Amino acid sequence: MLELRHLETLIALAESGSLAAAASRVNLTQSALSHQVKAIESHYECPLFERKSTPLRWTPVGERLVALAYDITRALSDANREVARLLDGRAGQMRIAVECHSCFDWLMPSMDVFRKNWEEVEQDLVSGFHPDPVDLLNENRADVVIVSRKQRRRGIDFHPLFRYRMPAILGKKHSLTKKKHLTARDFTNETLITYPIPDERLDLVRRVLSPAKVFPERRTATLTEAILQLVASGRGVAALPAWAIQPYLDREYVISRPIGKDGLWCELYAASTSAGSATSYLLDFVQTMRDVCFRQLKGIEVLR
Amino acid sequence: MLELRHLETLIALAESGSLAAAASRVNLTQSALSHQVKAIESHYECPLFERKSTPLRWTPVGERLVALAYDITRALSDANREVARLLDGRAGQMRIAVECHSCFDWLMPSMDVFRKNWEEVEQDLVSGFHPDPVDLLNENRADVVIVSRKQRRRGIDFHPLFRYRMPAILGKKHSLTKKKHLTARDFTNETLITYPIPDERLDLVRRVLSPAKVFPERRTATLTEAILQLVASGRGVAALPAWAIQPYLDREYVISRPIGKDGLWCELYAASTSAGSATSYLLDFVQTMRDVCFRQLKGIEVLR
DNA sequence: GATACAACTTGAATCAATTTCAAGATCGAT
DNA sequence: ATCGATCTTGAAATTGATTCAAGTTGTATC
Repeated sequence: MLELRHLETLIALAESGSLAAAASRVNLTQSALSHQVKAIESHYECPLFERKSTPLRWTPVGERLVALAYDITRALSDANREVARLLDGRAGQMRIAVECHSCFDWLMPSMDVFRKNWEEVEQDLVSGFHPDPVDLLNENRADVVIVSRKQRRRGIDFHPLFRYRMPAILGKKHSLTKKKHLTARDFTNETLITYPIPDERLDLVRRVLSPAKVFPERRTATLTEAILQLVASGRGVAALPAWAIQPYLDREYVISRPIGKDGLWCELYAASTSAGSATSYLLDFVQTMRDVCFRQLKGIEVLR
Repeated sequence: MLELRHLETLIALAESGSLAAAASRVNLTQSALSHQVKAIESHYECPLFERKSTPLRWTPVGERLVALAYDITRALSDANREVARLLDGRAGQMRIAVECHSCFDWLMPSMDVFRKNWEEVEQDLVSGFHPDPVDLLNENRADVVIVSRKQRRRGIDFHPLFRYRMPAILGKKHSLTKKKHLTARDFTNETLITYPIPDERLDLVRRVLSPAKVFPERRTATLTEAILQLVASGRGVAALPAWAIQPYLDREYVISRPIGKDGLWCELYAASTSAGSATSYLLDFVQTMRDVCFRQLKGIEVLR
């Protein structure tokens, strides 16, 4: 019989386009997914999709079952939300602070979804910069903060969102484009363009350059587009989330290269007070962000 | 996490009104259901229903989850049907023959449901009496026959529908009402009123009276109502399906008594040719009959 | 055309989780 | 007060899903 886990697999498959990717998304091995798919196929006695094509090409039956999967997960999450409301009332507020500019790309759509589901919860974006945004939680000036690092702080919970690749971004004619991947030393004589935030929150600096004692020239810009423009015109290099610059890479406006042999992987967490973690709409918002991101950002991975 | 099996359990619970009854309906022990319910309740951290009341009294959360269960099973069976149509076309016919008159009670609603789901399949009721209705299948004059006995016939499949109690029916003042249950010998000096069908298809005669060499006076009537009327007016006794006469028992128009210590249990099967069993709409019709019956007939049990 | 690599498949072994079993608790009815 | 029916509970047993490790297939590269 078809089970919920099969439906989750189908969705992961539909959204990630390969067995391997879907497997990591649902925290299983490819093998497990292969078994699952085979089970479904032998239950319906027909194939679900063509294997050798990316993205997957679904058969009509496969398509119908993917649709079913979406229907059912929607019904499930609606019910869970309603139960949550039944159990702990509906009102409340949701003040969101972000540390990272490009996050707005997916934060806005997430907030839209959330607004539909929790009309009574008042939403707000806490703007401006803060030396340590997590303090906003303790000061009760925000309810959720999106941060790139899990800390050990009492009374604060960090809900994992996802991990993503942060490649170096180079102008099309930059000499470093010849290399397959970059190392800290490659940055020595470059101008590094970053957002205007403290070094300890810039993963490239904190995790790669500082440990290697490399301190390139620096320059800042507030908007992702501005950084890209500077890079494209050869006035420096940068490191940006892969998901934030995919369209520019597709158009070959700039070139990306992995930082380090395995690439630089960064993480994103939603921080809240422990009290906040007990309110169901906050947890639902975290889940909504995950859902939206996995649906619309390519190449991100689950984080625990 | 909530699983499909939990939802099936919730539906069985909602429709049967007790853990024990629901358990037999989903082919599990009460214990298993108890564990399941406890698991759901501890997941949502709230009770689903009050235990000591029949029918179960649901909490708002329980109610919402039952609604979810119906939503999801509907989505599932819609999808399964559509997949079936995708795989083996849509046209066909469905000629139904019944051996037992009272079956129309649930056969009509089942046919209504089926008609909605398979518009292209032409429905027909094969009327009239036949010495052996299963022959209608081989002669290709019917596609499904509802029968009370599983036989060993090559090329014919018997799909179990349900089992049910067949109590004896007595007039309100009949002296046998003093007994807790009746035995074959109690029928010796009675007039037995039956449908006008061969003895080997009357479970009471075949399984109870004949083995005990008891041959009471006989009388026949075609309609259930006619039989009831005769019984009520003291002109004989009968044995009828519990589900068929529930309203008359509730109104105390007649009295029922179990036949034998454990009561007489009868069975109902849908017979089809093996070829027929391969068409998806026929199997769907069988499932529809089961669903409709378990939803609307009280006191019936699963049959394998 | 050989080789390597990536993605997927397969069967056996492991491990987790659900079911059953057996005993005990609770409630109503006689 | 006792019986019977219904449900609960914890531990054992069973089921079945996942992992592991090896094999297959297809694609790219030299």
